[in-house]
Amino acid sequence: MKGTPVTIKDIAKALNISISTVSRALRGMPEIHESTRTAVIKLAEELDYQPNQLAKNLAKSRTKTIGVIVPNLSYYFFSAALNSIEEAAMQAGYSVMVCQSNESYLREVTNIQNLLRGQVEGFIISLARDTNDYSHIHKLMRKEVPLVLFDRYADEIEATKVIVNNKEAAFKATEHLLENGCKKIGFLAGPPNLLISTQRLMGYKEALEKHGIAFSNTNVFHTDFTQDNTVIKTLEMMSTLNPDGIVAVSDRIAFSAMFALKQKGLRIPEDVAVVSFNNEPICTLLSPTLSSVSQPVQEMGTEVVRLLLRQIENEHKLPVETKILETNLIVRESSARK
Amino acid sequence: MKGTPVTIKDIAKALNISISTVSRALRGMPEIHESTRTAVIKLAEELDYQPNQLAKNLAKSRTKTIGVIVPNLSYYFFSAALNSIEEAAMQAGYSVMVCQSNESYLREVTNIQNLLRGQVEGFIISLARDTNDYSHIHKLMRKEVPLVLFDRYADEIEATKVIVNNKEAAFKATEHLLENGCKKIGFLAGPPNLLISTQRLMGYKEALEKHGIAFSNTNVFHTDFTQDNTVIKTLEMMSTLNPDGIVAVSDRIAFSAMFALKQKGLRIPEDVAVVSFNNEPICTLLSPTLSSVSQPVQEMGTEVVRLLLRQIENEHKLPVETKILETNLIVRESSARK
DNA sequence: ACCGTTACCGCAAACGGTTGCGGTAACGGT
DNA sequence: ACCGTTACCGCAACCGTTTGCGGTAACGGT
Repeated sequence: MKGTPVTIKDIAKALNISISTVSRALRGMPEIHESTRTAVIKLAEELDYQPNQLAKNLAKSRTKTIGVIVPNLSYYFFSAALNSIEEAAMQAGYSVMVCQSNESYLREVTNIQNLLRGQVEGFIISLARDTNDYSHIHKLMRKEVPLVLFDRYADEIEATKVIVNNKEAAFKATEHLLENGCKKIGFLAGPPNLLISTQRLMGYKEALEKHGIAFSNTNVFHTDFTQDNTVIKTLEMMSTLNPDGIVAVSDRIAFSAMFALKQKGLRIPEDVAVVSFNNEPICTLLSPTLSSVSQPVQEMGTEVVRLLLRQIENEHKLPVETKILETNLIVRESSARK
Repeated sequence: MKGTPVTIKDIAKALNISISTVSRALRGMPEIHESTRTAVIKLAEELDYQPNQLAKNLAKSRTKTIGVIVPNLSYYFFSAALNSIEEAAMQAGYSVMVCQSNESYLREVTNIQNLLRGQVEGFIISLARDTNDYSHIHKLMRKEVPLVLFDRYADEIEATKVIVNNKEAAFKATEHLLENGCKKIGFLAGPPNLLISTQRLMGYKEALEKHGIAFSNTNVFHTDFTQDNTVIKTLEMMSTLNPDGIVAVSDRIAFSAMFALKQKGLRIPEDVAVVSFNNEPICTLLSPTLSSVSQPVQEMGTEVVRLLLRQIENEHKLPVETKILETNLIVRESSARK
């Protein structure tokens, strides 16, 4: 660090007053005389005094900062949620520290520890793909650290969360394909441990059964979320199942699936209709445009912050709460069979 | 904050030793007896002592944290760069605080201030689209705060930076189209104030001139980087210029342009060939696959951190340095005319 | 026994800012 | 004049951790 930063000591010395007076003047405390306050503020501006947030936080034993951990910031959903979270937190006078786990459990553990040491007052977390062991989350909860999960959670974790009804959303998506004439529908899932994928799979299953179609595990193909693996799994599905409809667990999966279908010379939606989840902006730029379940990501971010701040600002332990937001199937060309 | 966190005071009291001994034992200082050290570490683990990073940083007058500000984390390029930056920083024992400006100048100013107050030791910044006034950056430089710009920079800022040769990259992309038979090539630019767009435009211009084709400003269409605006501008270009080739300033622009072309019933690349920049993973999933200039984003992140840490760890002011990385045109279906 | 050296700590101050409480001067009421 | 109240500060301790320096006991050499 070059050049010594200006501190309240410098201002106090220059004005021949105490540092507590400088501190109080800068915070507009009423017991400080107007002329003193004016002089302090004027000099602070001249010297470009910038408060040391570390010191302030330590002295007040409070940071007013929340930690946010998401699997990957390049996913539209998480990036958009983060924007919403940042906005809501800023409105409430809180700062946000952002970490991504890169779908790694170990990274998630490290991030939590670093954020805790940084004295964040609470956590907003969406679980990484590799997370199977929840002891790091349980430890947070034992310490009664404020926590809200969103989007990706686990049944083993009894924490407050903001989610969408994945089962219902998948039910609707699948039913949409069935109503559009699809007879055989495959499901492109994420990794088997990922609850969000499992729930969408259940909704798919229920829709089949409601329409008198027998569900079989051979209709389900698990991907690891990467492009290459998804292309392979799609080709495998076309080879073994040959469906006329595909429910993909997310847009990113669907992008790869559609690519694979086209490589195979299949027309979308005439030969195979496709519907997926997340409604990324690029869905409207594909050819054909992609039908996708839209999640209220803005509302999710706002709600997540609200619930977390309620925990932080409340001295007593609050009951665990689950907030379920509605989804909306956006029908586009990829599933418009007729 | 529920439950009072364990501090070294608790450990000192329990073992009837001083807090300085606890501190030294935890840091493995040689002057502390082995038995003392063992007892301290054992108790710290039992009590799950977690050091208060704020206090540590304040006491050492050092955070070993760098601030990173990018325009938008959902852009593949910045997200990938961040991954690389985080990795390099971690290897060097530094933490990273991440902010996004959402392409807003004001947000960029606020982010810089907050990070400074948080006592970051240096900055890695890629300028926001709206940034026209560089006084906030000049102020950083006057304070001799370590700074490295990457990707998006400005000629008005005499700071160390890591960039690619945008002119040469665009020259190659344009030449590629010309060599593939394109006679009339349009340029889909970003906002006029964005240097990165201007430089790519210059390379485009020089390639035209090298091949004896007169450059005209009517070949250039500026977008604001949004999907809707880009679709409109593309249609406008097709209407007024009717080119058989398009150089798009980035993949995101190209996605929208390709969509617009398809909507208009044009074939890519038979009627209009397309080439762009950034080589996002999704380029390989489009139909046709998109030709795109690849930037060594991994290397960029590593280099940016190396240059910044050199500034931070060096007491003397270092000369300004510009590191230019090579690009690579990845030819795919969208420009494969023959 | 005496003295020099070393091991092993503890005290106190530092980091930059916040805050409780008490001191003092001024003012107004009696 | 005296006393109660209020305005306006300053002192000192705090936050959690680090670090310079000095104190003391033990040990070994003379």
